[in-house]
Amino acid sequence: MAKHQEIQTELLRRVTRGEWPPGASIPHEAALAEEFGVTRPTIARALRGLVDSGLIERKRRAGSRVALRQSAEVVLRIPVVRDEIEGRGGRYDYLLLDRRVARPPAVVRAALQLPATGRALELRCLHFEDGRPFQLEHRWINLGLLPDAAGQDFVAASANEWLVRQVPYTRAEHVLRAAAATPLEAEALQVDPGSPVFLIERTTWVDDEAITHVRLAHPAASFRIVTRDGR
Amino acid sequence: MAKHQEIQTELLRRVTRGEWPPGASIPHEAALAEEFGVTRPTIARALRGLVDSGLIERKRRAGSRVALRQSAEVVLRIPVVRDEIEGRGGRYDYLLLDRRVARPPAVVRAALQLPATGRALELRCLHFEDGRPFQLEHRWINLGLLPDAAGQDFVAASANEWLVRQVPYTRAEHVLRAAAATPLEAEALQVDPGSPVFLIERTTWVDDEAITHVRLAHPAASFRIVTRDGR
DNA sequence: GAGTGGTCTAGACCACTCG
DNA sequence: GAGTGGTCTAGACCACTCA
Repeated sequence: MAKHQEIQTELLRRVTRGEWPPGASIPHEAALAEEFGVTRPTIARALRGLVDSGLIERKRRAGSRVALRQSAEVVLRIPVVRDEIEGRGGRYDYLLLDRRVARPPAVVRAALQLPATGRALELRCLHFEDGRPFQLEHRWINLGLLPDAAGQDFVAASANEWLVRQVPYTRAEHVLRAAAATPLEAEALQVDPGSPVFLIERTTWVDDEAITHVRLAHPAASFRIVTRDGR
Repeated sequence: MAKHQEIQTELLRRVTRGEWPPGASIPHEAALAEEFGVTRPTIARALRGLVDSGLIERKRRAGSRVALRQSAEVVLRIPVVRDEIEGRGGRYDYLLLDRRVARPPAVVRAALQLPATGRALELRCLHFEDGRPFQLEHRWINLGLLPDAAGQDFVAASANEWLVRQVPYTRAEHVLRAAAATPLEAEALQVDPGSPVFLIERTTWVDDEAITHVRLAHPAASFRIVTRDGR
């Protein structure tokens, strides 16, 4: 094992064993370098991983401390519906419900940064797992950025699969929330109106131009997101 | 900005803009070092972040390639309720509802890795924003690992604030989902029974021992999670 | 065998921030 | 002002793996 890795493991052990409790300051780099018989950059590298994972906080002049961790940043996989379903051995089906060019509602217009009179390509489609509705997708595509989208019928392949081949996005924003199913969602997802759904709203941009905004609704009973583990 | 960071950003741009498409091989370290006018360790550091995030794959002798499977991972912050509320200028209040030692249900017992007869400290408390219920917390604390918890009353300070001073966690798992409010949740949160709630279930460990399992329920109407920027 | 990545050293300069 | 972390260089050796 690499030295920096061995040192990181040992430092982690000292923290988890309570040798360095939360809030305690730990020796500075020079002292650790001497203790472990390595140079300072090697110690810095060992500490970097602990800082990135939020276990240790460092400040110039003030030194390094074991963090009092109230919260942490966690990494989530926002699943691609087809991969998710096929990944657990399910049968995936796709159905285009609706496709037209229209004026998006204000919320979507803002997300896509369209003018008040702007129009966009609106798509609704359903994704099935083993024949049961799994996800209702309601998407708006910015035709100003992707005029070719108007020529696609999106019957055989979903918009997402087409989009990823057209433009790599440079930025994405996700909003996760719960809501009561709208009548339209309830019908499509075959759940009772007002029953809970899990919503993922994603907007993607290339540089500062919005490509698409999509609302993904899942029946609450059959959907959850689990964090990938920190290490 | 640090050189390695600038270089990483530029390399990321080349990948996301399609200059280096998935599967393409990218110049080796020595070539990049010459191009950017830095030494090889600096290039290595810039690439390390891209490798860690799964964007690039590297093999000795074979060189570096843009990964074929682009993982759609996003980073988000699981907020700390008090920070979140006070951060947007709201008034935060806290109320302990219930506190006892009990046998947890099977789901929690599994999360805490307790034997069938195991007991744990059970807490229920409410967090308010401007006097309105914002989050219902239902927590189980592993007394085997934290016997001192039995001596805390958790009236003035929430369990979370006490816990972070006791032991730093080394691993956490979060499950995010939507559900219909249980009668108990509906009453505490002052919403209609069956109305949607957003649930965060978190288990934290130190090494391989579970510290605590907590279920945080939010009224759907007043809660959402937004991703921190793409990278 | 040779080319590539993986790592480490020794030294250096700088930036930040606390006292 | 001084102590700490943050970073970079120049060079080196090694490990792995492909041809």
